[in-house]
Amino acid sequence: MLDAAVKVFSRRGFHAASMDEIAEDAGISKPMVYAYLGTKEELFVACLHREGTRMMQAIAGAAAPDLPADERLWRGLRAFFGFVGAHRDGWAVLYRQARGEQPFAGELATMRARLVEVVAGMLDHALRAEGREIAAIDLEVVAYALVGATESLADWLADHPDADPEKTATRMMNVAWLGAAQLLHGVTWRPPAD
Amino acid sequence: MLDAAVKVFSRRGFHAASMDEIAEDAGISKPMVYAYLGTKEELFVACLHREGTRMMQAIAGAAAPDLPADERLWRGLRAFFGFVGAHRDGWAVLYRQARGEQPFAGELATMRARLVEVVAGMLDHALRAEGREIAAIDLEVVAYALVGATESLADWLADHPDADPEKTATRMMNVAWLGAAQLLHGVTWRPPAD
DNA sequence: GCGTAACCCTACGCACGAGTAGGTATGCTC
DNA sequence: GAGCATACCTACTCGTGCGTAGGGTTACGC
Repeated sequence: MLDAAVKVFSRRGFHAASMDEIAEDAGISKPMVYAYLGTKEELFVACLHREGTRMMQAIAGAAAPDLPADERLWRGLRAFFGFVGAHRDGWAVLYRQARGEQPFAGELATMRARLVEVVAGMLDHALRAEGREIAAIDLEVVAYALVGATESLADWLADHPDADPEKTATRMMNVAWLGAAQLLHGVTWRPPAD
Repeated sequence: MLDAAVKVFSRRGFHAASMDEIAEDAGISKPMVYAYLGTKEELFVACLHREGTRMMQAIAGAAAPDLPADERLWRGLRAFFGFVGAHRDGWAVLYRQARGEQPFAGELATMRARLVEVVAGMLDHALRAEGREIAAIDLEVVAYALVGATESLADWLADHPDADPEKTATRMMNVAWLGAAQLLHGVTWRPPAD
């Protein structure tokens, strides 16, 4: 039943999706949807939660914390793109729909913040291993950029059904890790004085 | 008047925004909004177009095509983050709202594709200058990732009113250019064989 | 056979908001 | 000052869709 909701929400968006359509798609009648899952808002939150936790679990399950940073990043990315490839509708709900709708944006932002924190922690760990340190805010921003780049590629993947998730993950590593590794080695870019 | 519309759309989203509220915020009555700008949908498209072209102009004006790639990237990024910092509402409409709403997503995707193409062109140009070449699709994906990372940081900026756009642009360069420069020099990352 | 309980449906009330009809004030022409 | 045009408003219609009331059907106990 949640599957039907996710499907409809992903295609129509929260407001444009009608409970009638969701009910019809699920093969039951509207009062049943209300009986089992409450109001439209609660239904959407339920979708959000399910897809969100599924995704986080997929990533956490793949990126064991005792691996070296590049290995963790690679596995996490692979799991993430794999998830998006297999749950395109769920991803669309999370990324495209929930973002703009006021009541849910916070919910999503929290989840995203957790992800950013994990990435930032990974970078920090790797940095300390190299005997370096960066201001926490810089780390957070870099992590933010990496997460954003990844989400963007995921979106690209969602729109290209025949693309290979694994290959996309490799491409992402090429952009992300090469840059991050430079940073870890103390190489930085400075603006030209103009 | 468009300012009022952008403001309301950015806070509420397309569906939740009421024409009454937009009219009130603009200091006029609803029939006037209809007289000047047509239906709600047309109004939204008008907002989208204005903010979109403003943004593209800001970027295009800063990143002259005869500069070296890193300089172009830097100036483009600076202009972009400057724009977002100055038009947070407009950015929210473009990035958070228009994306999920079916009738407008295409419009936006086109604009985004232009941006990706510009970035990809830039990378390609720099690559040829180094005597190298990469498959077009790889270039596009890398460009996509860079644009995504930038958008993500822009979003971060929009949520942190006291953050400095220029500094954010510098941070973005650190992530993007260091990685891209590696790629340009032929360094690539390969997945471990497991 | 009749009560009853679990289950699910059709069909509705009601609120909200897009778009409009018709009226009012202000200024301009002759 | 009468006629007219422009600019704007208040107050309405009407469609849409959320949430629910009340009724039908099946299965089981007695």
